[in-house]
Amino acid sequence: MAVDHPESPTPGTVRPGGRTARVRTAVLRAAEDALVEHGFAGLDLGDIAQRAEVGRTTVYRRWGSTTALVADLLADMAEQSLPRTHSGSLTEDLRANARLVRRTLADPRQGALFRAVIVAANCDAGAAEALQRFYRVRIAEWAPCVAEAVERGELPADTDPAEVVRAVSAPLYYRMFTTADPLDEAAADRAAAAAEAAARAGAYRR
Amino acid sequence: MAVDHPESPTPGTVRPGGRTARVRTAVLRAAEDALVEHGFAGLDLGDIAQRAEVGRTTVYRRWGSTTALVADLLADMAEQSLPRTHSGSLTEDLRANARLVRRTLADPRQGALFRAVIVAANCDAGAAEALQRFYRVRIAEWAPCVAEAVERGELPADTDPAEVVRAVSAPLYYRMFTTADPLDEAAADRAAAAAEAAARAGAYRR
DNA sequence: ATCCTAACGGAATTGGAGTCCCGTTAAGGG
DNA sequence: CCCTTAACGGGACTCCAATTCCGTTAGGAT
Repeated sequence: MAVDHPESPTPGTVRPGGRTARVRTAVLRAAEDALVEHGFAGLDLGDIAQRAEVGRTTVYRRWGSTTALVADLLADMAEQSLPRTHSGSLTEDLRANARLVRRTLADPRQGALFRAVIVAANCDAGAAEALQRFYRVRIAEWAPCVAEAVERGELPADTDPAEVVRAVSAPLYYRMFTTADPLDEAAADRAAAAAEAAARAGAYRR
Repeated sequence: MAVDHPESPTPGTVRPGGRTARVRTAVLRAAEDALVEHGFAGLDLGDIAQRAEVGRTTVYRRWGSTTALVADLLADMAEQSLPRTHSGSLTEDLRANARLVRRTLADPRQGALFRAVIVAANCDAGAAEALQRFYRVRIAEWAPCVAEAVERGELPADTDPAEVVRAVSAPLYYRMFTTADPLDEAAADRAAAAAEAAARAGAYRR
């Protein structure tokens, strides 16, 4: 008897053995599916628990809220970053990045997931921080393409590589949020060309 | 007695007199306040009814859901479109537009409102359509700046004016959603300069 | 191999958002 | 000015997600 178990600091951190890890991945997968199907607003922790074949209580205990669960999912997603291209041409690399982003957002599953995750980030500070971390990782992966172009003398010396990479994604996200137009490859190529032209003109100098 | 009142088609459309109009504006104001304070996720129709000093039933009857209420709010916001500038210079007009967008998103109240409204659009088809309409109005207001620049020969003849205006806003929205950095005036000016450079280079030709 | 306890799971409880009922108020036409 | 009825309002009810309780299972240390 002694003391009545006063809750461990954070469940899953003290004994992260087989079962605990199994539960975490099962729940994250289930959360992903649920987000894709119902979006963030329609998220129900009980439903996720069922999909993961895990007790409702477990989900509530380990994550507590839908936003905390999404934040954890984002941390997980950040670890699976896609490798950048190394074409040696700024034009090609930016276009490859734009097309990758376009494909991701246009894909029914991934697109829905990204929308849901961005919505979650706007509902909770923890999820927002996780989302920022995610994009920092993504941008850092591709920034070297631009940095190398700067070294080759293709772009002004004080060009901010991260800003150029963000400039490629920005119009695609903006389009997804504010219009109903499909995100086609032409839009991706336009985004890449625009970012490159602006960079060459020195619009992204620090 | 005769028939038992079988619900009017849409409340507020048959007798849009003083009281009905008063209720609508009071509820829309209250919804705006609630969105700014709690965001879309924390929206409660009961709370809005109290703020508006209106019966809960009225809000549920006339709007039914939080997303429908936000859609109506967006329709209301679209009517108060801000007039564009007429400086005669593409550079100046784009910068003025960028600064206006920046000021709107950086303002604690307006910024929170825009985030909330975009979140709502990602949770409901009706709200999404209302949001698209809103941006169509906004873009159409500023597109003539670019169209005039095309006529003056400053930009390629087949430049898509709306696309250029969207290119100004896109980086500002992207930054708001994916980073924690403050939206300063330098970011606005950079967005305007980048859009202009890309447009001059012909990146936005149809 | 055994024990201790972190972590899990089923079931009952609760709390509040959304709905319904029915009486009241005030547009708007005559 | 009066009448009809669209629209509003308070309060009771329903239903389901969030929480709590307590017994069970299994990681991992000795």
